[in-house]
Amino acid sequence: MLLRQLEYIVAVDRLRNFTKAADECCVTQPTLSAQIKSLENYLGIKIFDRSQHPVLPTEQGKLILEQARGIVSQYRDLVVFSKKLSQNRFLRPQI
Amino acid sequence: MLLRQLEYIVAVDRLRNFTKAADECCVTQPTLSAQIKSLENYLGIKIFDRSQHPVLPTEQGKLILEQARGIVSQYRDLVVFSKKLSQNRFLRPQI
DNA sequence: TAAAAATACTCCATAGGTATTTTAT
DNA sequence: ATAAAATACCTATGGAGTATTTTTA
Repeated sequence: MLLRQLEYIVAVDRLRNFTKAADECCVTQPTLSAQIKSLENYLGIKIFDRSQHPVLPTEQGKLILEQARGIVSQYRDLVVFSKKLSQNRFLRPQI
Repeated sequence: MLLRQLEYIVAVDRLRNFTKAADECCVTQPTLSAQIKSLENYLGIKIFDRSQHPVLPTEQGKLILEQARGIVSQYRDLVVFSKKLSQNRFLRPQI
């Protein structure tokens, strides 16, 4: 499982549209579709119902999405935090 | 950045040894070394001080590790949760 | 001098892309 | 008729491996 896949489902959940979510994530629609399918297979859970537009999360998908949002959010915090950290000369490693 | 890389640094932090951490993560030592190096480059932060054995996290590394443990823990929860979910027939998608 | 990490490659699995078809509105 | 998702196929990046060479204790 990849962090990117979690970002993809979080984006689709917010935008209710694979194509727009793909744009926002800077990948193509087939790539995002394939990755979400791969994640669904890995977890053994259908996250989105594509049988109507706009796409909607399944009941199981909603539960997965809650946790995915938490992980994605913590991951983004870590990236932002490390950027600040790497620019803070007072915490630079003492060589 | 990959979830696996976060698992690698969490394992090294606990075992204080790249080789043992690699074993625990079911990869070779060079693979684990390369991935941790790749993560350090991506974040712009030296996470471990290898200049003495056992290896120790740097001050910056300690801060990264706190957050990494949180993400890895949430990720594992998600995997366990989804396994249960996919076996619970009462929450199976209604087709 | 023995254990541990780094380096130098090689390989291949898969994330991602393009083109196209199928499915919903 | 049109927007949106799926499918088929291809490419290439980088995760992982083996062999070997530095390092550190």
